[in-house]
Amino acid sequence: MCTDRGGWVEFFLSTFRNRIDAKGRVSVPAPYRALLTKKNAEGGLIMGPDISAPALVAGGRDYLDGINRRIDELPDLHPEREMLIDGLLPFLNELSLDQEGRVQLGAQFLEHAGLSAPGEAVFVGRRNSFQIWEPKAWEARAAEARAKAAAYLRGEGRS
Amino acid sequence: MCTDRGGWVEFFLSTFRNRIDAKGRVSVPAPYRALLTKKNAEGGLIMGPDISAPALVAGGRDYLDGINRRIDELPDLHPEREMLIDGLLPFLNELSLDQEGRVQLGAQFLEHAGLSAPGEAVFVGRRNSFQIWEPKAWEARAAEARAKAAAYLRGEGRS
DNA sequence: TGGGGTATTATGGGCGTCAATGGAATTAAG
DNA sequence: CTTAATTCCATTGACGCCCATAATACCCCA
Repeated sequence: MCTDRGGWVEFFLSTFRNRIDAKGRVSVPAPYRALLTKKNAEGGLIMGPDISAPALVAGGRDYLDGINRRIDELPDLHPEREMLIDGLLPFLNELSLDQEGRVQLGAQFLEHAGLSAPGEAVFVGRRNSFQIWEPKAWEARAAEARAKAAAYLRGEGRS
Repeated sequence: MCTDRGGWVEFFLSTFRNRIDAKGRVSVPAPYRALLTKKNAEGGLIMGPDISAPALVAGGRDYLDGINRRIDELPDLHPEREMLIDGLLPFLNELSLDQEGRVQLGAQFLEHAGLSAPGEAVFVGRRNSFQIWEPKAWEARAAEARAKAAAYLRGEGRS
């Protein structure tokens, strides 16, 4: 594999399984860290629960901008705008890595993703963001996604 | 490598649960304080009851501008404009923190948000403002907001 | 091509700092 | 003079920082 750091470090790819220690800390896979520092320089990193899956999402400024764009489609003080804000922003945290490259997962995050400390977590690369899953939950999700993606690419419609 | 602590916090995010002492004082979460001093330099800080929720709102000049934008949609002397002004502006106070970074919540504010002293309060980050909620009330609001936000983002529920 | 050496990563635990909180002291007000 | 409000100080407890170790991957050289 290409040892040249900075080659494929353009997207979050592959999956990694790491250990969560008793304090709720997990090492972010080294390949992701390089990309994270790059994204951090572009305006910070955030992390939050995935709104439609039992997983956590981490991304850079581009991820946050996507959320802000949806909010700004609606006028100030509009009920739906307030709903979007309340449903998303309060659950986002600034993502900060300790000196060893670990994230600290709070109780709320652990619960949302069905994770436990101590325990294990799977990092899933998703291009310009990555997710953190409970291993078994990811296994199920991965199997489903692979099957459906294959069917879609064969030209079959979705259900 | 670590994400420069206290640095990029450009928005109010996350939630924090703090204690209200017998005198009605609450510590503003440290991450918010940094942002508040920055916003204070840009034109002052305000705080008041939320008009559409049992909570308190605090924000900087940009938050006030959002309200002003909404008011300015209506022509001068228009009855609804007057109504908006009277319903929002008279209840706003200047937000001031004591030396330890605490706000003093008066009886009116406590009552409006259903808070008690001593007791507990939840700080809710909402981008360029934050709210203060009674814990149980926020829990309910959060659950509703998350469900509706998820539905909205799936493309449902455009009203 | 295999083996040993080296560097980087992953993991665990202990220590220190700062934030959060409670109470006392000082000032202002009635 | 009494009462209330604001400022100041002290304690606590959590979180982030730093170390030390273990495991892995990588590289160089025989």
